[in-house]
Amino acid sequence: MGATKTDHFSEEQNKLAIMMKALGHPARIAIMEHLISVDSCICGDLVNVLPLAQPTVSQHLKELKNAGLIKGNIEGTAICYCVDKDAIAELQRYLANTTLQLEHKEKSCC
Amino acid sequence: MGATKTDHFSEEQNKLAIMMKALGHPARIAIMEHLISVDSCICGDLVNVLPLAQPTVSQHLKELKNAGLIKGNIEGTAICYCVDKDAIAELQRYLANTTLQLEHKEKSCC
DNA sequence: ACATTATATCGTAATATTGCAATATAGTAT
DNA sequence: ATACTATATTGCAATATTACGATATAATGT
Repeated sequence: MGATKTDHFSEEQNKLAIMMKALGHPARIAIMEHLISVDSCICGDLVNVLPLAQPTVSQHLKELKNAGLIKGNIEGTAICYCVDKDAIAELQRYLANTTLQLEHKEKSCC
Repeated sequence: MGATKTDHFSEEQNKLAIMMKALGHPARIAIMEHLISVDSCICGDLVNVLPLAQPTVSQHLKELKNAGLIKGNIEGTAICYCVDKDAIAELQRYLANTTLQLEHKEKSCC
């Protein structure tokens, strides 16, 4: 026990959960926000921006990348990380659809 | 170590991360989807719907409630859980805004 | 009062995450 | 070749999460 029973859920549910989980940490929210706010996406300054040590930032970046939320390219000496628009769009669509479904609901007891 | 450094991030970043984290598990995605799809929100059937034992489901519900994503009312013998529309709307707005920001971005190297 | 039903809590084992120091890797510059 | 800079990986300690059996709680029905 302790391991998530991913095989019991749909592929879509697992994929969504993976993306949500990746965003489920304030440092990773901050990373995403910084990647978006900076117009370019050369991101060597992330370590200076965040209150975390370099290996920790690197690890968070890896997790965001594994979840498909960011992409990384080698760009000469530095590495270029940037947000994967499609992944964010997918999350956004899901939540927009959820919101719609909720608006159409009548009976609500809480 | 091991504990998230919440005090180093903004309140909004922490709040978002808490909600995202709550959705970062396929069982909790499934719970939300079920709560939304069922027109009423008396939810004694959740245990039958999910491939998890009753205490586990109860624990997931508690986490969703702690994150502010669902509300629970005692409804006679059963307990009525339902989605907190405002919380979902908040998440949705955040992602919609993020998507907008991404659309306006020109330079993208990945 | 007693059984039944529905949900919550406790305790605990297995596993995962978080954070960082130390070290490795890879590219650039001298 | 050597030093420098930027990022990744390793190893490890502290903490958190996941899952569930056992048990508790609380309301209903008989």
